[in-house]
Amino acid sequence: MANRSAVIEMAVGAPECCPSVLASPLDANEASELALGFTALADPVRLRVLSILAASPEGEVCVCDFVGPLGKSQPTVSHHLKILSEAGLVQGDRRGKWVWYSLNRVRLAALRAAIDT
Amino acid sequence: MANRSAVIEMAVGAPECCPSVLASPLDANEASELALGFTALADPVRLRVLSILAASPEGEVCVCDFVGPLGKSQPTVSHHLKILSEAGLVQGDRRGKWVWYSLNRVRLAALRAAIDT
DNA sequence: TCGATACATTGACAATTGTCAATAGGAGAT
DNA sequence: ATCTCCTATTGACAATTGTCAATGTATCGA
Repeated sequence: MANRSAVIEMAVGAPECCPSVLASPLDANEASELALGFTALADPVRLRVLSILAASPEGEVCVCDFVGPLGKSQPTVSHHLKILSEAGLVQGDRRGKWVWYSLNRVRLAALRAAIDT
Repeated sequence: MANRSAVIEMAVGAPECCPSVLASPLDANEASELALGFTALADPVRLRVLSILAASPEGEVCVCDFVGPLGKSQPTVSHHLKILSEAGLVQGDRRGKWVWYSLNRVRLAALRAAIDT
């Protein structure tokens, strides 16, 4: 478990990395951990959050700028950002009144690697 | 939308395939479609099903051989296989009394491509 | 200090989900 | 036909989830 979190930060190119669905049969713990990541991706609003972040030239977007495009209330947006944040897929940075969120591409790559052949 | 499908064609190999989270902001429909795929991955039992299939030398496993390793009831296993099947990630083939399930690696690759950088 | 702005949290609700027991459907074997 | 085995469906239940209104918290400006 400790070695795994270290690995997740090393990301993509590292061998012996994170649990992979296709390498060998997963045990229940590995599967549960992986499922947490995919659960974060399993919602249209959150996928749109990620896509907006990815398409942002500056690489970061403040919460208020999600609300309009997503067509959801501010609390709902905040809720989804929290879920993504807890899944390690985004991180928020407070600057004054605003909180700027950015994408964690390493974490995303780790999930991608988990379903790689 | 047209440019996006071009990108996906490169990634997956099929034309007019699937939306990508990271190419440009997803609209609500594209996001919902993608979320269906990730929802299928967002469960530990289903991830283990996929991993068992991937690790199987023959490339296929009959339902009865999932029940023991997964530690779930037969109806529960059947339920998860149905969800995976409807998501296009596996397919079942009936032969006599048994139904053999196999992995759809193309579909899995499409989901992987959707979160590719 | 006061008010305004940006974001997070709480509470409530309907909707969905994972699970199993019971049952149904399908296919060989006797 | 009947029995047995394998798989799918149904029904019921607790648990989780997505959503918003209301409220709380934090920061900046006047």
